[in-house]
Amino acid sequence: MESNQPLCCDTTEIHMDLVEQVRSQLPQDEILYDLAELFKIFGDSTRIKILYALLESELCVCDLAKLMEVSQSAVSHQLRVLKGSKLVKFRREGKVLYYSLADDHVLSILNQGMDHLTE
Amino acid sequence: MESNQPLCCDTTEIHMDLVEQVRSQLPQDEILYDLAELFKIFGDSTRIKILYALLESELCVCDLAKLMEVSQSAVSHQLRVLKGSKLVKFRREGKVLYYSLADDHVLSILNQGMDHLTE
DNA sequence: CTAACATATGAATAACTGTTCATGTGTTCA
DNA sequence: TGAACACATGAACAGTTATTCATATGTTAG
Repeated sequence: MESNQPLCCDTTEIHMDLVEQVRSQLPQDEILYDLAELFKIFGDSTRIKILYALLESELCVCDLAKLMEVSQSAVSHQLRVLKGSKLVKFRREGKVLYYSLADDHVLSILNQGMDHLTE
Repeated sequence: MESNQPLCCDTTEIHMDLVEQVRSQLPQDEILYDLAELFKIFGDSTRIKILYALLESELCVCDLAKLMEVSQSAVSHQLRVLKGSKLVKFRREGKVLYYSLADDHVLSILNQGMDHLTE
């Protein structure tokens, strides 16, 4: 039994040159990490719904809360995340904060995702 | 003190008509949920890295493990997820499974994300 | 058939994430 | 100045997720 545990491809080193070549083409780890962080934002249905709503119109926090039937606090927490990634912006009018999409990359990203689903 | 806790916009109902109109434009909840699930896949740096690697070349599991310096098991688990979302496919050659991207939506989605980061 | 090996997978654990609850902040109006 | 309100935020809790470890599966060579 005495397993000397061949971790993976220990003997053959199947495609070591290819591995090196591909490695040299990869974006830096930090960039990949940031990219994952960005997609993580889209990976929550509450946030997706907020984004789709803002695609239609600028809305205030309580509009969003009503629209989505979740608490004001939950919406506010998520808007904070979206703000942090520069996906939404807001303007103040008295007590009310009106949120809107920061740019139209949001739409592009959402559309690409939809394309993959509906084919 | 006796808070009757005005949940949110209780009195004014600021933009109730607008809320209804926006609601009617939103995709179905189930679609939004599926879309979030898809983006969740992209929201992990291990999986992002796998996808970028496969963008360069078809690779076997242990190539990927070496390339990314993670365990074979971790790669295998993630490939399972990617397979489940039809983002990668594979072909068998003897004992070795070669993975590749399922289609070029993957590239489109990654590129849109990159665009948002690098502007 | 059996040993070797590439890969898959189930269980367990640690880290992370989203919501709720309670409360704080900033603005308006009287 | 103080009450009312829209919104933000910190702490806590529950649910989710990625990795590791151990082991199982499926294929090849002898």
